[in-house]
Amino acid sequence: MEKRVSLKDIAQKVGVSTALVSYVLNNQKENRISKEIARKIRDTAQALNYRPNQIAKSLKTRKTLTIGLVVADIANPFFSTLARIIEDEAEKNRYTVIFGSSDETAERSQRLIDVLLDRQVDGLILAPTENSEDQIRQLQERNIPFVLIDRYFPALEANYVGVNNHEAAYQCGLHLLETGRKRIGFIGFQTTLLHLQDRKKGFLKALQEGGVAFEKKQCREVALDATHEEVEESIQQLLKGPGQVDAIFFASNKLSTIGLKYINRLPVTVPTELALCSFDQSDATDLFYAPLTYVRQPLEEMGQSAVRILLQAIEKQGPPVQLHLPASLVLGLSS
Amino acid sequence: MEKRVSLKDIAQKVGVSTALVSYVLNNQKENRISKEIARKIRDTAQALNYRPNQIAKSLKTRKTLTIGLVVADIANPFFSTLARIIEDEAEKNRYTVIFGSSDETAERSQRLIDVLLDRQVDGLILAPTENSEDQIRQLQERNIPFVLIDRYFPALEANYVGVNNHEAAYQCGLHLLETGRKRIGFIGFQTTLLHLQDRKKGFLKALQEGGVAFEKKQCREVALDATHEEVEESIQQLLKGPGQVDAIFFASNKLSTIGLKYINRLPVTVPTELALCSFDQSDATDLFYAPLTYVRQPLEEMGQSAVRILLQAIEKQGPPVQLHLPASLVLGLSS
DNA sequence: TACATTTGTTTAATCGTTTAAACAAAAAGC
DNA sequence: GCTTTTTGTTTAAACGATTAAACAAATGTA
Repeated sequence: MEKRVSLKDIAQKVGVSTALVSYVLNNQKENRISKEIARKIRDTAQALNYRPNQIAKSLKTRKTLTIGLVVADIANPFFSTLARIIEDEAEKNRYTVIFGSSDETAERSQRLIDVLLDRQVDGLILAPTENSEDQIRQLQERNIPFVLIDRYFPALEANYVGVNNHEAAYQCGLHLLETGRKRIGFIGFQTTLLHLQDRKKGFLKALQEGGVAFEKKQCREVALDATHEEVEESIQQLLKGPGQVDAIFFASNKLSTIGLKYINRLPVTVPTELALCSFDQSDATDLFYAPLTYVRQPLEEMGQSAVRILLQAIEKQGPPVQLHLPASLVLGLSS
Repeated sequence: MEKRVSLKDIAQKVGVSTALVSYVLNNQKENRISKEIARKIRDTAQALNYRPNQIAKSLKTRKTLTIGLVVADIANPFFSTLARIIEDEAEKNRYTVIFGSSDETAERSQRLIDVLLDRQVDGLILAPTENSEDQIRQLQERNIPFVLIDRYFPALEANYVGVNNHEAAYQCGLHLLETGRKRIGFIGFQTTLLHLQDRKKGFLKALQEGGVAFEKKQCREVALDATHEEVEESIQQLLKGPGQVDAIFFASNKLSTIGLKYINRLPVTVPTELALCSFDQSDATDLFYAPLTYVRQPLEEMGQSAVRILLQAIEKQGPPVQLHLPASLVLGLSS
């Protein structure tokens, strides 16, 4: 790499101190500095193509204008879409984003947080993993500005942006009942993550209120890192007679994406024989021959709010902001 | 934010100089330092939960252990999948990734490159935009380590990792001919980006060699930032009789994703009435009722190679490495 | 003329590390 | 017992910026 031009270089060339150069280029003490010299400094800065070393600047100012983003997996469209929105909103505020994927494990999450803090990010946006509550609490104790996104811990009074998972899933359940489904299957995750448990609870509440029978075997839960095969196996179980289901609710985009690919290959017709409904939109839900009824999360608003709340928190301490945004049910042809 | 523990704090607590602490914690001069003191230093570092300030470290060592990643759009699954692979490979080498989306414009690309360099990234992985050749050339002149990915400029002797677009598209064309298609349509981009032009050329070469007639109107090209409507309009044109096509090749995942959603709504049957083939896999190609025949890019190898080549380049200058990986045709039910 | 104020600029410390060089004390060599 | 070497540690400069404080010269005031 070539040697970069520093303040010192400009100072030498113009024949002044580095302090003066710094003042001029940062537009400080404007009323004190002679126009003549200021112009000269600006000109040579331009001529030498000077760009301040942000590392040095950060060391001194203790601000990096950088935010760390920890998602479960940047390859998951839910998170990459969110990442793009966060990137754009950050850029509007002259911030840069460093990201990492936790892979849903607390160890990777902790490692990422450490790396990001070592790099002195000004704040964090986190989709926390299972068993990471202590990590988050530590951030709190250390007064590090952060915002949780998508997932939350009720015991923690922390900034949070997400949707009302319970309510949205409840609406899904209601909808399936209203359209006459009698035996409804659920495919979700076996997890301690509350936002996912909420989806299950909300959905089951609707069924319960609707007075339909709901056996345990109608509720399948796979691991967060489940393979295609495991999800397919679950669907298979649900569709196996006697007592096969006439509707399936997928609790996430990952599940519906895998599920739809599988159902596509089965000799079952949607929605006549089987109704479908998914939490989250995706190319898969759109493209299925009977485009899916799904819960739409307001990603744009989630990402933008997360950034804004974080920047607020960076600027000054304040009470935590918790945003439970409404998620809407979008009706498709699958139910 | 809380005050972080510095070398100085440890030094004071133990009663030694910061230099000694630095040596110990970096495992330098091991044969010189007394075991006793070393242990004490390590213990207090642990006790105080010391974490080095990477910003300060970087300023001194002139290395940030950071690589900048510029893609067209992190929300595009092609790039987000690549990003995840790059992230993992970087992490294996203790590097962190900072990313940005260029949105296919040279201005944003330049701005991103500037921001990343201001932050002193050790190197860059870039999916360059149209008209960014000068930017790239500048990087070269400044001896900044970088690797182009996905796209390239033949006039530039730069590190590059991508696939043989011409050959892969050619194979696609051959395949459609072999399966008996006579009037074949192409949907691509109106662009100066060579990797996309290559796809067109390769594809047309196959048709030409096959001796099938190919009228200009069978070749539709949309803008890189084309809307759904524009893509749909192109398809509509291709399918309009007389002289309607019996096969369509999509030159990218974005085009096939939009295209499939549209074709899904049309009263046309794939593959009997219409064969389809796409460059790149996606959830859409998998999920289409007749899973698509597509060109599979070896993303894993691309991402990993890009990182490895970059790290090589960071370590020491060397001749450029240009990797044109083979992309394979995966046969589906759509052709 | 003497003193106070304003103007324009420099000095020097600092952020948290790294690292070459200096140094004092102990050990070895002769 | 004197010199040389080794051992263990410290000093101090540096990375590239920021910024309070100092300062000299010019200008204003009485």
